[in-house]
Amino acid sequence: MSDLSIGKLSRASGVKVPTIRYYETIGLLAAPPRSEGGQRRYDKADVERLRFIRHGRALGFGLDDLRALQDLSDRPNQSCERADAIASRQLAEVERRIAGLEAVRVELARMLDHCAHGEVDQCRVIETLSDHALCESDHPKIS
Amino acid sequence: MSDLSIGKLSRASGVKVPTIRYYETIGLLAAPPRSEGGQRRYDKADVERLRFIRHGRALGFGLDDLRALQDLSDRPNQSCERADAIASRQLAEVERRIAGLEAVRVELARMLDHCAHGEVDQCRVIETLSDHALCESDHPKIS
DNA sequence: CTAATCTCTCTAGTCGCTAGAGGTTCAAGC
DNA sequence: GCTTGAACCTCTAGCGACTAGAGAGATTAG
Repeated sequence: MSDLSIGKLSRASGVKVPTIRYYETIGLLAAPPRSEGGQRRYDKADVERLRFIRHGRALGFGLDDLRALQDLSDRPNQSCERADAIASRQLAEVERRIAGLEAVRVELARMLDHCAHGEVDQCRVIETLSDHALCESDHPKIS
Repeated sequence: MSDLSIGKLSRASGVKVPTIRYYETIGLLAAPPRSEGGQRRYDKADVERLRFIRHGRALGFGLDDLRALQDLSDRPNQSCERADAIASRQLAEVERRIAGLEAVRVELARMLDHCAHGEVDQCRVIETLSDHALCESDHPKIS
């Protein structure tokens, strides 16, 4: 079908050229046929595949999850239990991260709010960092 | 003063041993004196410094920011404008991330909610990933 | 046909660690 | 004082998901 260079595929999918090549090296995108001169030639199915990946990345899925989800999507007569499980895990992870960031946001805001904008030795920002006891709540590791 | 081995410093500060050595290699923590046998010997000020770093890391500051904040904290007669600016930037960044993750959370939840738990070819999870047009809103890059 | 733009491979860098190998030093118990 | 086992040392490599750049070859519009 339609013969796409890697640059056209990039523009059609929104995935950058080096990233496409990277996906090929790690086996997330199959190696396409080459032109006589050795350049990669893609078709429309590759555009779809990359859009799938891009959307999944935007939702925070890791490349391993996306590999699994793509496998599922390629063989459609299976139960979607696995897909559900992967997405649920991801949702839980996102909620965990939001909670962590929310705690961090509160502390940063409080820190800035209490700062008298004077000299460093009375700066609440530095002070708070120096002494965790000044925090109202524990905040988990950010990630 | 009190002579701490790297292991004791680690337990006192909550920062892992290899991480302490890593901080030394990148110049975030000054290289301490050594014992006759060549082992690192720390003092209580190092415990404080590492706690400062650990707390900053928990708030999502990068190591470069922490270097700058530590410099400020070491010379206390300056205006805390710089510290404020760094913390404000961090707060903005955290808010940006929360907003992004919130959009992602909504879409993941909607995706899972609409899934009929049947076969993959009707799976809303896979379907949504394949077709960004099914999303209600744009979601920015996760990070 | 030429010139500009793509594309190729390869290596190395990003961030903030973490893991492991293979060897040395320290400190506690006897 | 000696033994033993834990802790310490350096060095290299790896993680995830790319990104950047060098230097060379391919393609395409005019």
